[in-house]
Amino acid sequence: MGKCEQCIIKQFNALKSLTKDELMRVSNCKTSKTIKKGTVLFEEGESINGVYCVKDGICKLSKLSENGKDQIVKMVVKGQLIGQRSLVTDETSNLQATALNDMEVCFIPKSEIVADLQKNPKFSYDMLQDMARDLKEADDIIVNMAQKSVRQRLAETLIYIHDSFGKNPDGTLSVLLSREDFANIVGTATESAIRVLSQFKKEGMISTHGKHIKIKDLGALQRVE
Amino acid sequence: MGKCEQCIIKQFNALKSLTKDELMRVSNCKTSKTIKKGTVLFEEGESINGVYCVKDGICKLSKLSENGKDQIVKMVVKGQLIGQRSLVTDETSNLQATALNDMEVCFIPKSEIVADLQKNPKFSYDMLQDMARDLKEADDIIVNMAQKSVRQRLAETLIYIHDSFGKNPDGTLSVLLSREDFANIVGTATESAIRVLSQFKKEGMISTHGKHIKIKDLGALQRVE
DNA sequence: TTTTAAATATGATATATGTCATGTTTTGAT
DNA sequence: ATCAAAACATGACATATATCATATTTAAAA
Repeated sequence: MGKCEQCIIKQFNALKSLTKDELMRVSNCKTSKTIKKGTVLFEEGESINGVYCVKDGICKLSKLSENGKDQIVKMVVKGQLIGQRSLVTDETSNLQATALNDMEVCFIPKSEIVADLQKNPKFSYDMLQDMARDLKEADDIIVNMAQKSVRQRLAETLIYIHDSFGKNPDGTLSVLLSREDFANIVGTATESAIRVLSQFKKEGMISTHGKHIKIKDLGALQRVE
Repeated sequence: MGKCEQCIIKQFNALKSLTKDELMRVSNCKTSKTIKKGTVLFEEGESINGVYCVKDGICKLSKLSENGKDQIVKMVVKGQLIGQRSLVTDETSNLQATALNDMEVCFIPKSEIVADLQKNPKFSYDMLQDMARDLKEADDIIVNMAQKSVRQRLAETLIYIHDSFGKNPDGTLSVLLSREDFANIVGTATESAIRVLSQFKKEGMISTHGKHIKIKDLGALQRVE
């Protein structure tokens, strides 16, 4: 099992600010897991009691709404942490985490790391910065949900995935999402998401082969009103 | 000018975790302001470079969307801080703050307080907890925006204001909002907000005299589907 | 108080999106 | 390779909400 001290993934998150000693301790208590695509890491209402550090793969954080739909609130990729909130509250998770492809994660128990938040100000400052960024993104999503059309939101989602998660050698988006996932990000009916994607295809902005989507005219997508 | 050491407002936010020495220093550099209803504290894109501690009154945090509408993302009341994000990023504000009634606030410059985040772990831990709560609330709003009807969202907004900000002796909600404000919280057209409120009135769930709204049947509002 | 502008209210209509039905394609398991 | 189930696609229609128009009421200013 790898050692946190030597793991390069931590560069991308707040764990980089732990001291060597702290990292060694964390390393001894962490557990590594391989998680298969589609597996639920944790559910809404579950006590997480720790953070996951994503070494590889992508997962979605979603929340079930009363009408039975699963709203995707955030996507988390390699390098990021999941469950920071559980470190500073005793509440259960308000979100469900589901692997979108095969993942490698390390789980660090709250009991081992929460003391470091109290002692290592650099670490907690980094954590604060991460949360501040999440908060800003959440604000943007609220505004988009409230003020933009499904067509606009879907165009922006495609651009977001393109810019944030990259593409395969053949030019297709590297994150494979079902049409239902797209609908659950955008907050619309699955049929509507399908229709809009078909429309984008018809208009030449994207091409599709099954779940594989290639952006053919980024500029046009950005101009979608 | 009051002294932070003796101010009871700080009980309600992270400033309570500053030491006496830190508070005295803050007290010396803070500025108190009276802000009239309708005044903009700061605009989107402005560098805030500090936090506001709300001693009295209420303000809205909103973000202008491209279609010209102002989406209200959060309301801040007595006891809460505004602008925490500015302490941990060098970015300008992503939100505009506008007083909803006459306010008393104290402004603490970033330069004076950011060092305390680095030195006082209890303070930064409190800050983290506040942001974690904000983040959870933002997630909930996203889900509501995406999955619930205007009618439901407006009912929930009324309940939220009732529960969080209280009511006057005569039973009316103590926060006075225009119909446009309601629309901007819910993310709908002003006419739609007016229509739904009229409907609630017709159904006996609320009564109105101008901007003054009284909740007459909380249970019914909670049951709105 | 009188006057004027802003806010509220409501109808008529347009439009976006949801829902239901049905067929087709893709995917995964045997 | 075959089959069943899931995912995708599309039409028809229902519904929620936006938009535009126009009164009416309320609040602010002179």
